[in-house]
Amino acid sequence: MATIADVGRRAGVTPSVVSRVLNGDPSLRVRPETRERVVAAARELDYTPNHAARALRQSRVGTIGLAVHDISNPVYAPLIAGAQRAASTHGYVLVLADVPELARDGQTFARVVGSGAIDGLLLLPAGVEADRVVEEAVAERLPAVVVNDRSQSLPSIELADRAAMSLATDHLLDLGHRDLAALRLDGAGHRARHRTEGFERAMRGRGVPVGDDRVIDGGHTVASGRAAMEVLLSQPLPPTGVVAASVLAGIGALTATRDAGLGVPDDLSIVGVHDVFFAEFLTPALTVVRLPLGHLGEVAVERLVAMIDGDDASQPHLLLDDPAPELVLRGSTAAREPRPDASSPRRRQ
Amino acid sequence: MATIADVGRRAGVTPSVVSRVLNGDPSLRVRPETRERVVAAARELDYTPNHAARALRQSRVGTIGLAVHDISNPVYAPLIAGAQRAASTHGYVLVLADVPELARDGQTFARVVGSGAIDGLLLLPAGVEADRVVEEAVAERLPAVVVNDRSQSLPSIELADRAAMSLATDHLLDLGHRDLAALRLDGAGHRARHRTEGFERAMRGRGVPVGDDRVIDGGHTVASGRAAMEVLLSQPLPPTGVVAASVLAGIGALTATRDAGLGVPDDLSIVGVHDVFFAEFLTPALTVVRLPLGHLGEVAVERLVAMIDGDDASQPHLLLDDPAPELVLRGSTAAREPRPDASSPRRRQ
DNA sequence: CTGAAAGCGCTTACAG
DNA sequence: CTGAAAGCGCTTACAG
Repeated sequence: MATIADVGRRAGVTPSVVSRVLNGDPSLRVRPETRERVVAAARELDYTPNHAARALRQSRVGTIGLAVHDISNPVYAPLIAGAQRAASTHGYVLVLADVPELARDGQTFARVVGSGAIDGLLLLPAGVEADRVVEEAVAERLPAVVVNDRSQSLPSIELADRAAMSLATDHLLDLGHRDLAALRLDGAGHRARHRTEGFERAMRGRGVPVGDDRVIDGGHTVASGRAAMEVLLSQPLPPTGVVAASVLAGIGALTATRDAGLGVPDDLSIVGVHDVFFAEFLTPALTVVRLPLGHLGEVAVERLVAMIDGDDASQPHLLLDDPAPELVLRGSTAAREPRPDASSPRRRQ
Repeated sequence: MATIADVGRRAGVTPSVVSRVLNGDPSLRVRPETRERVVAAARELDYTPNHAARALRQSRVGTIGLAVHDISNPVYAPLIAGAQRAASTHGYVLVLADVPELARDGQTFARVVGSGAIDGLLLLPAGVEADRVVEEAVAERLPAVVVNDRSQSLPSIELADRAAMSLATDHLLDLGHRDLAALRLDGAGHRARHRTEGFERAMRGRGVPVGDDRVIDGGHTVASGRAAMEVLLSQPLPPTGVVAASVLAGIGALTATRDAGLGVPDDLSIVGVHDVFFAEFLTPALTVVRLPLGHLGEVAVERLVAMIDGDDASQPHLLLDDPAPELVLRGSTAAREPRPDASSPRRRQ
């Protein structure tokens, strides 16, 4: 690989001049033809600045870490894509890290956080202990932003979780359902709590009572959603509608209902929060409330980049409520008592 | 952040000794108590070696690039997870890069490949032009391995694509189907070709003729699979079984068939290659042939690490056929003429 | 056996 | 206005 010295030799100038020309130093006054010679020499030698040397000199590496619990969780794919896009725009590269692994192995963690290998960290918490470990270890040592939840110790950006859950609940209430259950998110995060509050608020808003045994833990996977739905179906009088705080749990609820020999949406309506690309390929396709995950990823990166650049995080917590949660009508929800007219949405499109 | 000089000062030794103690230099003979003082000082100061400095000195950064076309493609999630696991084991960190972006923006590409920002690159081709651009740019400049396909210019590792497709085809033949169609992968890669060959070979093996219009491009998405299936269904005499080289296309075929008012598997059996975690939640759940994608990710990283360490790639092309392709029986395939006995698999579990 | 010194490739404050 | 020189933090061949 060609170095800056090689370029300088070829162009007949010192390395300083090469560096300044190539980096567009405005305080440099140099003859146009010299400038051209430098640029030409760099091109001819296929010169690329050495990443490590530049990082060492500038104390900035150009990478942003993204700490997630499960890379393959399809729900967060749009968020990761959005973060990637914004990072690229700002000249950063995204590095994926595994939260459980970070929390387990202090060695790895120190290398990531303390070594200057990344300029900042985006953390997607899941409401578990490992998140706290990572949050505390990171605080004061590295620019960091908690994404998709609220944090005590770090700046954070959350989505309109209450509004989303309320929208989903209102949808079922609008369809005439009164006997509703909610599948709560697991974990101890704000996100989990806000989603549940959104359900309760919507119910209260219509003066519909919520039974104690009608808000149960549905987890955030298909399997946990199945299990939760089986509990609801074993109740003396099962609900006629279910609001799932996790779209994956909602899918589990759908398959459990079907396996129990009941019809969706004929016997039970189901709506989930967050869209996932295969929700529309289920039978019936799952009605969901969509939240701007891609936008969240972009905003989070922009905020982190501002922090890296030294712009203070004046606003510690941000609620990203624009664009607003959006109801995506598919086949899993229908009016409680089907009417002869076609106004109730039974099938997508 | 504490530097090696800080640690040396505190322990009363020179930076050289600190470096050697901390890196376990076997050629260093030093009194045990000195060694302990150094270790203690490092711990007290919370010393972490600076990543950039070490990288500059050793010409090795500890990162492996993974170039994919679509991070959110759920089919490759296990591969990425496997690569991540192996990278972590070998002290490397995985950086995701976007092939289309790499190919489009020469600037970005130079920075990634020529700057020493990564020690090696894993490339997952999709059989499109962008792959060739990246492959050529990378050759001779960086240790690189092509994963899940064969390459002319780079070492590569492929899965048993022919065997997988043959297994899927044999499954339908075993069920009594004779009138089969194949949904080909798009793109010009070996993978696409080998899958199609696997279909043709299995058919030939049983002496079953393949109609010219029965091998059509099914692409690698749900949408393209739907479109391809609609073409097959519009044929005068549609097939009774479909082998989809892409599991996503298979899912598209399933929804298209259902939407056309036909029953799966009653009117048409469908089997796909590769599993994807929601294939079992479809109605009916999709029968697939599973290939060891996680293992592929691990093996690819191990091979790349060996190349980075200077071990020559003696074996340019590797066919990873262990463990062998495995048929996962679900509900989308059934005997052509349902018999009264229960031996034909109609429903999962 | 141990420490001083060079050097990885870059940027930039400073002297000429 | 331009160039020489220092220094980012580390590792390691080399002299003592």
